[in-house]
Amino acid sequence: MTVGLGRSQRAGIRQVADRAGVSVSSVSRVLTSHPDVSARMRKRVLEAVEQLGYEPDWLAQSMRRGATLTVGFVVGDISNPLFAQIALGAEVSLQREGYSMLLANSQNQPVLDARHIRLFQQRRVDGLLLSLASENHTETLEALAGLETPIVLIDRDLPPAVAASAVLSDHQSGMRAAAASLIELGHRRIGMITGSIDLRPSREREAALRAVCAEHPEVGAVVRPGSFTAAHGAAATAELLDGADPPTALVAGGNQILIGVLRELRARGLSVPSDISLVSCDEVPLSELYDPPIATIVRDPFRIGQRAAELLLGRLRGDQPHHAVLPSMFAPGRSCGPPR
Amino acid sequence: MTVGLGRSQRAGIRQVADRAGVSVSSVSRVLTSHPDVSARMRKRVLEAVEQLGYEPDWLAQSMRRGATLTVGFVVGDISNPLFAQIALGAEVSLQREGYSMLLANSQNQPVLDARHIRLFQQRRVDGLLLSLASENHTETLEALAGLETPIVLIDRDLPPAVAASAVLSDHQSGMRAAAASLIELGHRRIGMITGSIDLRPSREREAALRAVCAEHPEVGAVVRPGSFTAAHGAAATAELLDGADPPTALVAGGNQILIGVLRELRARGLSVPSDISLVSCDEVPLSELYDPPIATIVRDPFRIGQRAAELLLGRLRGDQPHHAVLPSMFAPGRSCGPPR
DNA sequence: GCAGATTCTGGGAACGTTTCCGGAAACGTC
DNA sequence: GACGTTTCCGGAAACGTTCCCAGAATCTGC
Repeated sequence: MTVGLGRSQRAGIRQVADRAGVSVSSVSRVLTSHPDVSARMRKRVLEAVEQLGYEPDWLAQSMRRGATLTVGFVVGDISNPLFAQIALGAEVSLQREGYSMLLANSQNQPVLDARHIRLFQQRRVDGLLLSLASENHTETLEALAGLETPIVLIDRDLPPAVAASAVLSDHQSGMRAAAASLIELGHRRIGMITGSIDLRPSREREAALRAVCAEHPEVGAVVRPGSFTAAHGAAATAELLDGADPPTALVAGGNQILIGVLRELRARGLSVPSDISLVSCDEVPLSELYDPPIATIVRDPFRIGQRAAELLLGRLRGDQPHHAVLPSMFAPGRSCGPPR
Repeated sequence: MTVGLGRSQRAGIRQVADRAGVSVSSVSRVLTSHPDVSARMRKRVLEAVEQLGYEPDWLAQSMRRGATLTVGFVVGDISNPLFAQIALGAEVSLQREGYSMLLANSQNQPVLDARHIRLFQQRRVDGLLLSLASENHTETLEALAGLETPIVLIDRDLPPAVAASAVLSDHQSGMRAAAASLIELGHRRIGMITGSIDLRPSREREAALRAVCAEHPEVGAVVRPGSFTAAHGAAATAELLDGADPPTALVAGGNQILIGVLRELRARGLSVPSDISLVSCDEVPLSELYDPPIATIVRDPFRIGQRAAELLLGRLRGDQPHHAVLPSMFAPGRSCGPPR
């Protein structure tokens, strides 16, 4: 361990060179393990490095090499456990390959999406992981249009003009299984509360539900898109239950929406599944430990993050943009029963 | 909007200067809003900037200025909602002041803490936000010892040798209130399951519980430290319940521990609070929506993150290191009742 | 119309690396 | 011992900014 006694400034490659009595370029060669370097030289340089506690300056390296070993992650809200797990999966994978991750919360405001994309571009990130707040914000699309840095979208559809990789969840298969299960139980009117319609997950789930209903003419679906928030979950639940011909089963399209739904059901003193059946999307501790355990359309968010990182690393190695599809599955639970 | 038609390379300040027919330094002055610049000059430069779609290179700027406008956040596991909320609070506050946040998960391995600290230092971050996996890891302390960059610890106690700011939760007041409430209900034997003993939250909570018990000689406490995981929560619950003189009330020292506790209680068919009373730490949706709602020692994680960012920004402006203490409060819930 | 102050501008040295290039030294071959 | 290779090393030009410094231009007061 080197104690920083006399030196007030941190040592540069220059100091190392002086100390070792060699040229700056030789030090650089040793440290980048260039082949043209003698054993004696290597030894001297490494000694000087050790003595001075030298560590190369990342800024200078990045500037010179043109790569920052940094990727930016733009996410609506990291405090949402779904995104937190995705972020974890991605960060751990990137970290293993020497990359660091810059995190920016857009607080679900498309305008911040765009701003952060530009900021990261200026910061010279080598790649971008995007979980956008909206797929249709022009400013965001403009910011993306001119980009030469590799992009990986997380469960988003963008016009093919932006040449991006993507890791997509196959929401439809899970949703179809869930709907089929409800219909099997006897439900004829299914309510679905979901987030913004210009976000892929909402669209896919709705499409799947409608497709299943189309196969069963006796079944009707009523969909309430809005936002992925507890407030919307509660409000939409109230609307559906107070409406004419209220559904006998409810699908909550996200962990925050689920919270709102449960709050509203509790406020009304309704019990699951005897009064109403319930299906949620994306597993959280609450789903498992609620009584009864909540039937859930599950996927593996950690794996999504991993896969996104892999796609990005691939592109950084020169691969072409690629779309990866990850499965979703219906995990039945006692929150579903026959309609009353 | 500037379309990148002919230019394959992104424009540098040099190109802007040529285009505007002025010197490089003048362009720099305009863009850094230096006072010594005429209106005509500003106009010409800004036009050129607009035409070329020029954006300053952050690497070069950082290198020259000696500041990166970046802070590093080392956290055990961002997928834990507590830390995710802290991260959100911090990132939003930092973002507002123009700082970006590098995120690194240490996966609760002290050795990764140390590695990330060194990595961030090399990356020239302007400051560090640390939620360490251990307070006693020598490698980490060594890495911290020589640091000149401002540090803010999040709910951690480190030897005063490291001159760090810290935002600390006052766990004790909440814990004392919870214990008092349990005793008031008639409990005489209180079990507590918590994380690693060389982490401040565990120590503080245990100290508070023991202090309260000391005031009530008829009450005994049995504490099971371990790790902040569901696995430990379940195992410790089983141990306590199978032991001699099992507790009639349980305190779960974290949201993951709570999950384990609830799993074990469910597996045993025990119901809350008639068979056993339950208190948890740090609010999660599960606490609110569980039936019965779980009494919880709450704090405001978003605020913790905000405060950490404020402390760091303060230090970056030249303030001295400072300790901030944030409250915790006991929020009673129907998960507590008289012992059977 | 001139001295001195003020406003503005350009040149160029830094920041800390990497890497190209040319040359010196060592080596083997005839 | 001349010569071509190979191995190793140092010099110096980049990378894209900021900022000090000196000098030019304009202004002010008389």
